[in-house]
Amino acid sequence: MKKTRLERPFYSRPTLVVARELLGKYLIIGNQIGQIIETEAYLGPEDRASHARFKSRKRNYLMFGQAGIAYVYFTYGMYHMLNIITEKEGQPGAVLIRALKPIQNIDGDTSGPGKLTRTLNITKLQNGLDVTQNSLYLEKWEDISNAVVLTTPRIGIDYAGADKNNPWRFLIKS
DNA sequence: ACCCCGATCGTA
DNA sequence: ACGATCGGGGTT
Repeated sequence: MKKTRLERPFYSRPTLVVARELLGKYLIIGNQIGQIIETEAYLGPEDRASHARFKSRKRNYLMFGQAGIAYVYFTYGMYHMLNIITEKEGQPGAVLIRALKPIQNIDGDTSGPGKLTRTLNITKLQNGLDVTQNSLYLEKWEDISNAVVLTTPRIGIDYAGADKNNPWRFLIKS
């Protein structure tokens, strides 16, 4: 299949659509490649689990900006989380990359959101990076059929009230 | 200055 | 299911 970098129009769509369609895509960092096998959608201010429920501040301001930008934040005192911003500019949203299947030059565990950033050395240095213009980017690959996609509630957001039940986690069945 | 929380992870 | 862990955001 032809390799094609995902461009801004791909990301400038509703967050749930982007989260679903990122399944199966290749995440590329230099010579390292991993296939995205798990994502979560974080929506706008109405989503009580999303960082967009807060006013735009130092940590979360990227969520309110242009799509196709990497949003990397630090949590639990030890983990970085990799997200890609979605939606039209001014409308907040992001997709959390939660797990990768190693494809090339990946030496380490990429089976969780904290583990994959650790393995790939993704830190706040990549926060704000435009993935349509950089050596960290995503590539079109095989399409994943609905038959092998599983949706569940999101992980680690028990504080989010009714929003904790929304089935906004997407996985490829293995 | 201080307090408290967390988009996790490893172990059980 | 639960505890470890600790940076940093929000507030004082």
